[in-house]
Amino acid sequence: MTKIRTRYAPSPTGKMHVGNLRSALYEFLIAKHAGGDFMLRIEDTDQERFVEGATEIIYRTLEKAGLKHDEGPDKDGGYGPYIQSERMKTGIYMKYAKELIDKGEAYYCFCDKERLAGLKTEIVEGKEIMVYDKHCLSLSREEVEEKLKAGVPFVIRQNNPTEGSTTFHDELYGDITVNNSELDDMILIKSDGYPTYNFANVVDDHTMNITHVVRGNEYLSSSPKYVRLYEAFGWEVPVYVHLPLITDENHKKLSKRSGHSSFEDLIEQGFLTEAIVNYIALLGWSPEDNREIFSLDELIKEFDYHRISKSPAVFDIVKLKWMNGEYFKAMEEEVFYNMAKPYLLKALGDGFDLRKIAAMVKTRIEIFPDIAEQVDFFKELPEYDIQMYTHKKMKTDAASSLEVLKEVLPILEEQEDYSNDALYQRLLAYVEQKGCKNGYVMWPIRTAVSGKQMTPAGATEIMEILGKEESLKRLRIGIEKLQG
RNA sequence: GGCUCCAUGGUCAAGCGGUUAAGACAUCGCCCUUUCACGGCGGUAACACGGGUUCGAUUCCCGUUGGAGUCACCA
Repeated sequence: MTKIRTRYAPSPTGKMHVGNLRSALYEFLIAKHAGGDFMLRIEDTDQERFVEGATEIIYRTLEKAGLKHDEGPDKDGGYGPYIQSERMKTGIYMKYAKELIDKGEAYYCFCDKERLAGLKTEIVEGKEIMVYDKHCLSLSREEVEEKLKAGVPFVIRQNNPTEGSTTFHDELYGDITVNNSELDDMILIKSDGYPTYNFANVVDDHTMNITHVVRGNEYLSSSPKYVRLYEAFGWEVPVYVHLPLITDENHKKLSKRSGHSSFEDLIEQGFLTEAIVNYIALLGWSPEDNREIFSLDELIKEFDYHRISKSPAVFDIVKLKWMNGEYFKAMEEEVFYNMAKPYLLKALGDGFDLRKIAAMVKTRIEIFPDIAEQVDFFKELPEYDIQMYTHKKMKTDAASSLEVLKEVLPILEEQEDYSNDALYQRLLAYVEQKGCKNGYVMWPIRTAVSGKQMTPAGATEIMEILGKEESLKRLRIGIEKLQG
């Protein structure tokens, strides 16, 4: 059995949104699951849309996600070049296009924009629909030669039949048949000499020995035209795997302007790479069991592409957040601390035991930026309303809180050891002596010391972090507030 | 609009002729608790509709409806 070879073939036009990333992931997984090779090919045939630095983003993203390619522009595997603009210099596309012309499967077209614009067009939902009329197909050999000599700009178009039908097989969607009359004569070589994506793709996939063409569902309806190209050349048609689309919450295909959808943006929003990869792997694919948390290696092991689903999936950032939180919980303390440190520093500055605070916050956040509002009170006691001292379940209110705080203040003034344990034991003794519920005394202390409705830690843990001086200060402020 | 694809809860999804139709997120309730969160337990919530085929359809076929994709010298 031949070794599986898949490829990720992005065009360097900007950031990678999660749809692109997932295609790359699946292409990688399909190859790796079968012990095959995964390669990277840059499709930069559109000079107009080329974005400076976009290629670097692609490298960086793939590397960060762990999708190591076996071959690519930076890693020659004998099938190079791996950048289409460079491949073009070898004359490969023109050579194959001419071969098609010789076979009558393609032809020169000299129609200018004006003539094309005059072709019967109808406007549907703001889009112009135009079918080329094969006008230049009728040109005689001499006429073509003449125009070529005269330097008239030209394109090369595929010559598709108008009758009969074309069928191709997709691993997920099965056999798909279209009437040839639906196939327009798409352009293979543009007037600037560059191949179109459609043509370069076929030529490159074949010459680079790609066995499995894995790509987004948006190519499903144009695939018959690709297949005709393979057949015209007499090449073996690759295995096709069209992936279901990832959509936004309105069930529309994800696009780059969709805001939160680029990988880089998600990282910036405080998501972990592993969680993103894990989550998108599950958008359109599911394992045999109910497992949801997968490392990349585990995915490689489990990924059977026959279990990819056919219907589109909504990108649900809420579930991604949940998964991100799961990754935080499973993380080593030290690893988490190092990653959270910049966020803690930003929120608190120096002078706190960041390690302890990181541990408090670890199970309570979903994304890194959640940290700020969890810990801000350490730095500065916020303005708060004494309403906060009232808590039905703790059976506390302003009056009871004032009483507790006043009684507890001298105890805490005497207390030397401000470690969580010592503090807690001491307070517990007070609770026992008073014969009330823990919360009855803890609630007012926690409130006074944090000024917040909810905190990532209990009263004594907070005091430990704050230290004796600051804790007492805040307790006194609480008493003052309560006294009006 | 033509063509193509898709159709299980709000979302991701299992299911591949006979099930009380899994599980996860979200949501709601209870428990735990030094507040919140975590964790534990439980609840609400789905096979789009109509015809067939079959002893029996969520599952197979056809149609309807709905949704999406695509129709560029963009990829």
